[in-house]
Amino acid sequence: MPAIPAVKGTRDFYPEAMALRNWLYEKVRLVSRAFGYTEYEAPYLERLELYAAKAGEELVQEQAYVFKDRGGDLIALRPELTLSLARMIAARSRALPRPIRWWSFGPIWRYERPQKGRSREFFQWNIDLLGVESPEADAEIAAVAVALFRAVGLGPDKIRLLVNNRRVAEARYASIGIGPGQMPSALRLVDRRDKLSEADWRAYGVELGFSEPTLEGLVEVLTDRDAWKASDELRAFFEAASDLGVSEYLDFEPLIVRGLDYYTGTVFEARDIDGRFRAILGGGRYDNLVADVGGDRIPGVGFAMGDVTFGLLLEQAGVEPKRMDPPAQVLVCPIDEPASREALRTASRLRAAGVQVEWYPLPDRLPRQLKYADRQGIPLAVILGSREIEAGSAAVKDLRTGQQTQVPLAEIEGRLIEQLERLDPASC
RNA sequence: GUGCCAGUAGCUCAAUGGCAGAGCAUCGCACUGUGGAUGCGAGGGUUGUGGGUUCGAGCCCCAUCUGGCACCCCA
Repeated sequence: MPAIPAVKGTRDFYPEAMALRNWLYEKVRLVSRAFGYTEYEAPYLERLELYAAKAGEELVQEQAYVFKDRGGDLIALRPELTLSLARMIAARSRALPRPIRWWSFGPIWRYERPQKGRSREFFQWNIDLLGVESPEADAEIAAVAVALFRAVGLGPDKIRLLVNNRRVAEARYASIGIGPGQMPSALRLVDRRDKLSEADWRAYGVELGFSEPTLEGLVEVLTDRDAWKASDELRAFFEAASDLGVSEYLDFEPLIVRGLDYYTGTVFEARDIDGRFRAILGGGRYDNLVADVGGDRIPGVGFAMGDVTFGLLLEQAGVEPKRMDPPAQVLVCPIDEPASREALRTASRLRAAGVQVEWYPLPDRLPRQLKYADRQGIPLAVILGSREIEAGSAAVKDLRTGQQTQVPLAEIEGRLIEQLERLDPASC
């Protein structure tokens, strides 16, 4: 039978990859909880119309996996999480105590052409603070992102958080003669600034209907790295970030405007210092989103971080994930037929005592069994053969020191637990 | 959805249009009651898939799939 290929753009999580995913999940969980955020989960399936209003044309029209269910409703595999969050918050907007600090880590689907750092099924950490409308709240979210960078060992020499503010940016665009109707075009043009050559960028600007003098003015605005100082909101943001101890990771960056339509104020994204990868995370303030999906007006700020690009960055930075599912603590090794039933009984008794026990599934040559334990990283072997059965004992071997002792079967649980406690806890 | 590049063993890669190979990994043996090392050996392939050209195709041509890169967009 020919092999059936995996679905394009999906990843198989073999145990090594699963270890990395669980490790990342654990870091995300610890960081989220350190700031008082609680975990939630939204459905993987949503009605398509949830995204229609605010997520952006492309995301809905081109990138969502959409199907019609048997009742005739158009259903999407969620292409982002923030609108699900907004829907859930809106449904209980009168009941939830505020501020609302929630986080989630789960799968997202986008029908895109896969390439490095981009797959069709990926995991995303989303963390959001709702019910507070202040630069300090934005700064807390930025600090959460920095806390993760620190937790995984990425210093400010490896990754930066680039910050801008849409409201401030639009006010400056207005000051050089860009009208309200031209704002979406202006944001698109700014977004392209470092992706196009100077000539192409200007041509694109003209195509969008901007005059040469306006483009000149825009270039000036975009190169003014001190523009944040003129904004009370951005000054308050950077001051709060300083109080939160994360300034060393932050840069004001006038080019950051973000693609999603729903951002209303602060916007930011994290980039690796070399610019080798796409954005590591992206987010911002969305003060109208909950109202837009039918709830009270509840302001919010948050970001999403995908596991694919972040994993590439970790790999490139040489960060080694620690296994979250360590091997069994003990391998029970039956070496001849008379010992095989005692091996099952011993394994069972040890498990009842709370020890993680793997059993070699057939009487076999001892070297093979020890080699297997060694490769799995199992620290202790309980060896059972006819000689041990006759003596009513087992041979317990510490694979790290090579030391071996005879232990009466009647006392084996206590003696093994003692021995496991003596092992270096950091290595288990 | 557009353009470009690439696909040979589980992995990394060889092979003028002329017998499909190596290293690593896996498994076995040396070693049937003591692991990591060493040595020897074995298994593993419709050369991504389907057509075409040719006496003969891993190699040339077309299509398709998958991956990578640039667009697009974005995590």
